[in-house]
Amino acid sequence: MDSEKDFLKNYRIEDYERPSLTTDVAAFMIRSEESDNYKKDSKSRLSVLLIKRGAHPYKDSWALPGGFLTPGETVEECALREIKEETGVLPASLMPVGVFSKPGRDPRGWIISNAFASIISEESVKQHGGDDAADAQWFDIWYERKGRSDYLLDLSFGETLLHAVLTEVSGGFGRSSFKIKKSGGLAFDHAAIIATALSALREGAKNYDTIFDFLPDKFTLTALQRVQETIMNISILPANFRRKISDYVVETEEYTQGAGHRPARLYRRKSL
Amino acid sequence: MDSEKDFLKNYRIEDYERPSLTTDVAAFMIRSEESDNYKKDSKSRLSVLLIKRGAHPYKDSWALPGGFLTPGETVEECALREIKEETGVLPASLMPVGVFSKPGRDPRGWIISNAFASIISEESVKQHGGDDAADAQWFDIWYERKGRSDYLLDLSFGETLLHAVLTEVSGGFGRSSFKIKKSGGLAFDHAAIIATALSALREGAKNYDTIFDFLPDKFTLTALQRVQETIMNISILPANFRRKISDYVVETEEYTQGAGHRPARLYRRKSL
DNA sequence: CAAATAGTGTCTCTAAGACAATATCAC
DNA sequence: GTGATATTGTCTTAGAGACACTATTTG
Repeated sequence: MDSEKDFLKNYRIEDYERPSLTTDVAAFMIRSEESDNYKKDSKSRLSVLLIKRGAHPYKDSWALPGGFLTPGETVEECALREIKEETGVLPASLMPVGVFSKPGRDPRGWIISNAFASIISEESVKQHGGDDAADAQWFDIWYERKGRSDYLLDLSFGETLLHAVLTEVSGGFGRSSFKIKKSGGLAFDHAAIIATALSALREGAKNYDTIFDFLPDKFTLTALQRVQETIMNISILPANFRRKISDYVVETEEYTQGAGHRPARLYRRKSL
Repeated sequence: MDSEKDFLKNYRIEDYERPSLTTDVAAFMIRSEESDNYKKDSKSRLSVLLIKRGAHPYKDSWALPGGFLTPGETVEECALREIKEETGVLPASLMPVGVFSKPGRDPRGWIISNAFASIISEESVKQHGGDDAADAQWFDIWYERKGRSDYLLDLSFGETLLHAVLTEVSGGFGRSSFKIKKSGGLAFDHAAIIATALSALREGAKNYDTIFDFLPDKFTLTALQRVQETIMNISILPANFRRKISDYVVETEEYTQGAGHRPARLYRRKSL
């Protein structure tokens, strides 16, 4: 008849084999390109943060920021820490994307990764100075359905082009996972992680859950619409977007200035 | 100048501290209660599988089935294995629910759990004989929103009643996580896992992703409607449900028999 | 004024919900 | 026939998409 106290005293956790645990984070940002015409608004591109690996394995390939879980922290804290280290910015939101545990996914051994998606506003990244380290870069995303269940994922940064092809495998449940058919220049199974994170991002954008974090506190409805359009890769009529989004925002009394056209009212996200 | 091969040869994974990794699975089933009237259909209740813990810690509390990840398997395989061991049935679907890694969640030490939700049909469970072990039981679920962000979770099996209160904490993203305010009779943080799994289940039921797995291959539309109503805890008009579901099912030429009323056509899930 | 974005009004079409009516079985 | 579920038809209403129009700024 042993008490719980006695049990725990004699319990040796080392008796079980344990894997190493990492987190990988797909940090998304929407980047606005410069315009040639002073009157025209800039175009937007969805981008994801990648790190050029300086060490084996996958040396010189690009990988998602991530690292080993340290004792005393949650996986969420670990994920936020990694993003902070690379960008100087603490992301507004963090979403679990899935577990990646297929044996052999990491040549170093039994390493399991919990993946997250996070969103960072371009403004906050700029404030912290464009991280001059050449090994951390924002890659523009081109993500496209190709055929019945295949997806194309193209990531580009300057001359660097990463290309992956993935097949969607229905998990039986709503959520789907991806199998890598081809992955050029991307380390580990990170192409699948990015594809899964993108699916989650789009899913969240459907009900406007994930779009606000791309923008600063106060924003114009047009900017918000651009975010939605960029993520979903669609085009929306302004009148319709404004009608639908009106339940989720509150007006401020501030306006944009000096844009070469009519000023736009600034809005805030409506709390709850 | 070392090659990747050399690097891996010298790499010692043991240099890093590692947690133990478990999976916990919330297996859902819809149970039909016996009716008094031969003409009336039976009522349905959503239920979840719990195991009475025979060992410390949380001895004599009820817990989700789960266990330690073993080398060479994925967390999904581990989750399926656990359910199979307890029910004899391989679940039709498995959905990742989240990672639970808060320090102190398991008194045995640094133990991190990847949680899953799965769905089992009542028919398949019955075929494998009502698992006579008294330590594994299906608990009826009563899940209700209470106030702004609190939820009540009541689990009952015969005389045994487990009661938990949880607070929803928005993860900033679409998905939400739960903080346990009170948890009576449930081991570890399993009340939060069940609540998260229930949210995922309901989310998946919205677009009919998760409802088919509760039923056998061929089913009546009324049975399918009962599943939807039971999960969402709502009531739907048959005419409207049939109109919406028609895109997701295909008719067979078979009908139910001897039910005391008009026979119902059997349907199958439409592939893709 | 020209060019560009900001913002509003309204028409149409579709989908969801409510409700009514009919069909068919076991007893 | 009675009581139950099965199944179809249609009216009404809310919401999404399309489109036309007005407003306001900078150069």
